[in-house]
This record gives sequence, structure tokens and C-alpha cells, in this order.
Amino acid sequence: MQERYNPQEIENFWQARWAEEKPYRVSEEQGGAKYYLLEMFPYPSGRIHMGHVRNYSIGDVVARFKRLQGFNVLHPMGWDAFGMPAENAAIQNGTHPAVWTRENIANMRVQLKRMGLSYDWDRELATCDPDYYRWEQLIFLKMLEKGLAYKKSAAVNWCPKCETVLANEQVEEECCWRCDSRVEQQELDQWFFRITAYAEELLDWTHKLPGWPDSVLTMQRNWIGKSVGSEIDFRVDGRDESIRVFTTRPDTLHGATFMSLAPEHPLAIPLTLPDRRAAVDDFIRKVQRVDNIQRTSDDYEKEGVFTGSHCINPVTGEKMPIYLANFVLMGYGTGAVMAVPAHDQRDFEFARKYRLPVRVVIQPAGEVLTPDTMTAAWEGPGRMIASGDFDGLDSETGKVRVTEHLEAKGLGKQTVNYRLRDWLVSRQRYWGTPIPVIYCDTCGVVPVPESDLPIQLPTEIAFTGEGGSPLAGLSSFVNTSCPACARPARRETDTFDTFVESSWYFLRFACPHFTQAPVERSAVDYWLPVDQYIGGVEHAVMHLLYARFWTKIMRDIGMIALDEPFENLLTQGMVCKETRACPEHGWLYPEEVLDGRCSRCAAEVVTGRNEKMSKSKKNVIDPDGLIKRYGADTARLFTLFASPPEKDLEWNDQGVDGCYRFLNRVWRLVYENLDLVRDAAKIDASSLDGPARDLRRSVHRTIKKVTEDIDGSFHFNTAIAAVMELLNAISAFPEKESCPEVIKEALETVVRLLSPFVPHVCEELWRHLGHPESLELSGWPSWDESALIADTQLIVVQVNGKVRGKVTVPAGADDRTIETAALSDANVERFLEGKTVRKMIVVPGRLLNIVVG
RNA sequence: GCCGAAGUGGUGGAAUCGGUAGACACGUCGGUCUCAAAAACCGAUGCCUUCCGGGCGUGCCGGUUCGAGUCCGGCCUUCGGUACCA
Repeated sequence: MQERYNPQEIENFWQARWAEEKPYRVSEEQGGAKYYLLEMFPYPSGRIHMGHVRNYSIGDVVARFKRLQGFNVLHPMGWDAFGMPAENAAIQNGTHPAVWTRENIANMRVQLKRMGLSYDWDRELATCDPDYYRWEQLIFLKMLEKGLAYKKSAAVNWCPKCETVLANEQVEEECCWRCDSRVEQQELDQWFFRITAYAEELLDWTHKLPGWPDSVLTMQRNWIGKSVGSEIDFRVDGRDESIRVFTTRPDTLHGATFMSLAPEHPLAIPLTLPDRRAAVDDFIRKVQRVDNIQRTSDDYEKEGVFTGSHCINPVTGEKMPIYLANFVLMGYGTGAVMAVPAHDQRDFEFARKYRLPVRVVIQPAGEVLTPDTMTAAWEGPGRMIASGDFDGLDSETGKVRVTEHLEAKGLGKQTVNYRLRDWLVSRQRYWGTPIPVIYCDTCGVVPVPESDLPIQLPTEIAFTGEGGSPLAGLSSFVNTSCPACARPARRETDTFDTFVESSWYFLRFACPHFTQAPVERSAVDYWLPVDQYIGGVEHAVMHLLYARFWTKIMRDIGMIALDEPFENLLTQGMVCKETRACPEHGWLYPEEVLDGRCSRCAAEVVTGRNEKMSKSKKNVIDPDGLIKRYGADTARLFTLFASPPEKDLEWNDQGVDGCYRFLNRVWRLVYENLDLVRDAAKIDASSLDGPARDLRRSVHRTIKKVTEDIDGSFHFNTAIAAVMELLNAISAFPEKESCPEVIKEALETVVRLLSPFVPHVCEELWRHLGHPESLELSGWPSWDESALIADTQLIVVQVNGKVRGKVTVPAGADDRTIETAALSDANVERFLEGKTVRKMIVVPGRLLNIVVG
């Protein structure tokens, strides 16, 4: 054994051995209960970043821990390989997306292997492989049959920079989630998945996923946005048409005094009378000019225009003027709103502006609302008034009664409205899964026959960057014949959103080489659901919702028997680092700062607060450099020790040094005691006393603590801290020669407990400690309950709740003994002088509080 | 606005059920070793103080309790999500 810790040498040795012996390869036939651990697979951007290091370090601890506990652990890795960046690289430097992607995968695979992650590499998959996406095309065909996939023309989000449409989930504050460009609304013919058909089930199951963080479940619930209300039809005065509205407040129907339509509403123009036409056209044009950001901002003034037409309130029979209003959205509900100014703030403001009548129909308790003096709408509950037969009902009951009344007359019904929209899945891009349909002038949209799958992405293609889908310009791909009538036909040139591939890769990992179907039923039945899924919270309403939806789709097609894919979810925090900026030159790298000044212009540098590592902010740490300098074990240890996994991790170079020093100390302590420990006898627990017995107690307490910290709760930082404490205790142990067997157990325990976190150095130390077989075969250590018990215990003595002394008593001492000991403590006595003891409260094994007055 | 999470030393963070606030680590200071430096090791480190002791301290105000970082009521701040959602 070398005196100095040499991580590079050790890590190379063990990684080579793992590559050769494949100890992490698994099959259904292996013994033990199954445990499926999965981290969100990466996009092959070219290099791993600290976020990957953190994500995969966390996962690897759990995988290794569960394996040591005897579970049959499935821990796979693959590549989310389709997507825009590959295509952009092709346009910029002429590299084919397939080549670019394959090279990136090769690089990143090397990087991941350098981290010593315990993956079953035999299950590796890449979604751009036809052997993967062919099954996605098959599932799509089944969805088409069931009407779960369909094509329609709709106003959709268009990203001008990516030159493709986007799903609602992929638009953040009106901007493209990938490139941050402002998205535009365009009316286009696109493919959708009917996720809305699963809205209720997706929502329902958010209440049956106790292993998920509340924050993610709440986000999904809000995204689905269920609201229960009524649909009501308003007949248009003098015309044979009616306007349907959605409202959550049917109880306020008697107070509806006008109607507001979205400017895009199909009846907007037809209902406009000739003399109002000019004003209405002006208004529509004005609204169109204003983009959605402004249109949806808080201080945007409510404006509208009268169409000249009226509709009839179905309960009062009164005429209500029909307005177009800028705050009514075509995309929610029916695009028409019955306006109740007394009980809706927006309608109230609108009514005041255009001098429309305000009628109070809900009277709150203990207050009388009068239209003339009101300064805001009353949106709360109350008692119904001015509502004919419904007068006197509370508003909640009124909702039901009014709806029943309308239903009986065929004018309305109870309904549920969701905010969730169908998932727009077609993209006008090359680097994705081809959508397997053919357009025939005679037969229309014709699915590609299953026997013709896969529809392979053609490789001979030019990337001009001049707009439009590259596939559309490739006649050899586009021109085909109709599978139904054999006449000339055209292929679909759109590809799938890359979130489609990531919606089922976790199922394919159960049987990545299966050639008969998307998944092998027995393998999925065995491995799924994923017992623990780990990834960033940024996918809360994208990937995590789509994957849940897709699982239910495959279940309903009959391919699997699974309701939910992920049993437990851990959303790890971001990796952050402070930023530095020069007022003149913007963000700066650390090496561009000299003594707090910009190295170029000597201006004082502003140190920003911690922000997510990003190249643009120049606050990234490159994992490769870190691993070269300290080794993978140190990199892993720091990311696990610095912060609990679900919180953001603040990068600290000195903290990394500290972790490296700790591993050096572990190494040195083993090295220094190697001779002592080599021939140590077995422990005879009954003969131990004094410091030796205390040390053994620390050992077993640490085993218990670390086990409980890892298992289920992921308190890796405190688990590592506990091992550090144990190491400190061993270092400080006097006369180690007197009890080599206790030192041996202590050192071996340190190595075993650390092995899920820092596997290379632990394997190496384990070998030096005289174990020819891998540490992985030794199992997870168990603690000896009897070793945890101490002879004495420290009791804190409080007087009136303040700590005044500490006494040591025999373990299990009765209250009287503790009280006597406490009362004779010199410092405690000072606080009792001249006072009467009113009562004494004993907390067994912990503390005594003496109450005096 | 609504929903969710969180506020603890100079810093990252610990504190099962309400029971010693600040574990562990970083940083800083002092020391040992050294010609010197690095490494390593030892010690100190919440603030104040009259320093074997005491006072004050977990965002703010109040409450419950023998005892509150932890429970209750009311605020403030930060972060994340979402929004003219009818």
C-alpha cells in the first residue's frame, strides 16, 4: 500500500475492472427484491456539466446502497438524442446531426465512466436509433386507431428562431423554453395527442403519489387546471344563433348585464351591425397589434367595443349588449364570458368604463352592497337576492339550483373545464422521429402500415439553415405511393417533439434489446414502476406529465399493466456559483478578475449572488478539470456533502479541498494502522470496557445513523458528517495498540459506510485491509443493538428552562437519583438559593428542568 | 393576485416526538514542525460581557408550555410555479 492517496491511479484501476467484469449488469433471474433506480437521462450536448455530476452522484449512492442491501438493482443509462442543438450544429459547421450526436455520446460516455457510476451499460440506448424510435412510430399508429392522436388546424405557438411549433408546456412567459425567443401565434395544421382525455385521471392520481414532492404535484394540478362550472347558452336577439359561455358562477346569472366575446370569437364579425363595423375592425386590429405579454399584464387596461347586437339573459329575459373585450381569451372556456359586473372585478371595471349597469345579486353577510357606491366587485360568497325564485339561497346552493333550472329548460348544463390543452407533438424539424403517415390526394391521411416500420430518417440531406423543414425539400423521402390505393402520395415531413421519446424510455430500459414489440411484457411487469426517479424540477409539467400520460396510453393499448411510471420522485436542486461582472465588459471568468478588478479595464468587479451555473454567466465548473485534479471520488463527495439533494448547491472551491483532505485523512489513517490491524483477533464484545467500548459504540451508532440517513430520506450530507465524526474519534483514540480488533472494525466500518459515496477509494482500502473479494460482496454493515447502550448518561439540568448544569448518572437511573445529583451541582445550587422548588420535570435520558419561584 | 417552498454564526449547513441551538465542514485567528514555505497536526471561533460566571441570540410581533428553531395567530422578506382562467 502506498503512503499517499493517489486517486487517478486507483480510479483507473477500478474503472477498468468494472468495465471488464460488469458487476452492475442485471437480469430478472437474479435473486433479491427488484429495485429500479433511474436518473433522468441526458441530452448529449457534448460534455457533462455539474448538474449531471450531482444528479448521477445522488443516484449512484442509492443504487450502490440498495445493491449492498441485497436488492436486484436496475440502474440504466441512455441518451435523449434527438433535438434542436444537433441540427443547429449541422447548420453552423456542416456536421451531420447523427455524427455530431454520436460523437457527443461517445465523449459523454467516457466522462460518465470516469465518475465511476454503477450503470448496467449493456442496457444503454439512444433515442435516435431506429431500433428505438420504430416502436414509438408503432405506438403512434395505435393511438391513431384509437383517436388519441389526431391532426387539426389551430392557433399554435410558433418559435421563429427554431422555426417550429411548440407545445403549451414548452412556452415559458411567452418565450421558447429552449432558445428564449418570443413565440408567435399562428393558425397551422398540426398533430396532437389527446392528453385532455386523461386530464381527470392525471389529476386524480396526483392525490395517489405519496412518494412525489408536493411542489411537483401542485404544479401539475395547477397546470391541468380543473374548474367545475356550467355551460349556458344565450340566444342572440333577433337571430337564430346562440352564444355559449362557461362560468364557475351560475349563481350570479341574474346579475349578468352584458356579454363579452374574445376578439377572435367566430361570432365577433357576424354579430357586428353595419354601423359598428368600422369601430369593431379598428378594435380587433388594435388588439392584434398588442402582443400577448402586454395583453396579459396586470395593468393592461380593459377595453372593448360594442357590436350593436344583443343577446337574451335566459333567466331574466333582458337584453344584454354584446361587446368584444380585450381581456377575454379565445383559448380558455368558450371564448365568451357572461359579464356580471357586481361580482367579477374585470367585468366591474369594464362596466364602469362603458357605463353599463351593475346589478347586485349576491349579498355578503353583514354588509349591504349598492351599485352606486361600490368601488370593487364582491367576488365572495353570500345570499342570493334579486334572483326571482332563487332569492335567499346561499351562493353555493344557488350554483347547483340555477344549473338544474337551466338544464331542465335545455339552456345549459354542469360541465368541467380544464386549462390543459392537447399536446402538440409535430415539429417542423429534421432531427426527430418521422411521423409515420402518408398524404394521398384520393385517400387523405393514410397511416403507414406496421410492416413498413420503421420509417427511417434519411441521412443524405442538406442543411442550409434557410428555413422550412429540411425533410420537406428531400423529394426521395417525400415522394412515395399510397399504401391504400398505390397512387403517388407524399410523406409527412414533420417529426415528433423530443419529449415523445423521453415519455417511455424508462419502459424500454426493462428490455432494451427486445425485437418483437416496444416492450416485453414480462420484463416491464418485473421491473416497473421505477422505484426511485431522480432529476431536475424543471420538468415538473413537461416530461413528468407527458411520461405519466404515455404510460396510461400504453396501458390502454394493452402493452403494459401499469397506471403510474414513477413510485418515488426526488427533484434535486441546481448547482450554483457566484457570478462576477464588470460594468464595462459584462460577466467575467474568475481568471479575468485581479484583486477585485477587471483585468481588462481595472473597473471594480461586482460580485453577484449565487446563480445556476451557465456558460453565458461564466460561472461554470468543468467536471473534467475537477476530476483530473482531485479524482471522481472527491467530486462526488463534495456534491453530496455540501447540501441536501433537494436544495440548491452552492459551489465552493475550498469545500472541494476540504473533501479531498478528508479522503486523504481516511487513506492515511488506514495506512498508519495497517500493521496493527492486519492480525487483529475477532471482537469479544463482552470483554470491552473504557475507551475501547466507547469507540465501538460510536462505530455502531454511526452504522445506524448512516443507514437511516440514506434509506428513503436521502440525508447524504448528514450521513457523511457522521462518518467524519467517526473518523475523528478513531484518530483521537489513545493507545490504539491496546485493542487492534476494535480499531480494525472501526476502520472497516468507515470504508464500508463511505463506499456508496466514494466507491473507488473504498474498494482500494478494503483490498488493503485484507479482503481479496470486492467490497460489493460484503453487504451493507448492520449494527449491534447491544453495542449502542452506554453505562452512563449525561443529563442536562435546567432551572426555569435555562441550562445551569450537567450531571452524569448511571444509564437508566430513576428520577430520584437524577434529581439528587442535579440538586447537589454547585452551579445549580446558586440558582436555587432562596427559592422554592415548585416542581421537577424529568425527560428520561435527556434533561431535568427544576421549576422554582 | 393565487399556489408551493424557505428564512438559523463570517459561509455551506446540523438539530427524531416541543427537551443542551449551531453537529460536520469551509473560512478566520493562534500554535507545533520547518532555514523558509507548502502539506500535516494541535487549539480557539454565534454576539456582548466585569470571562471558573452571566446576559442576549434561529426574519418580525404576539400566544400556548416547566421548556419553542420546532406548535398556534398575525405580519415581513426571498426563491420557484402560475395567472385578465370567466
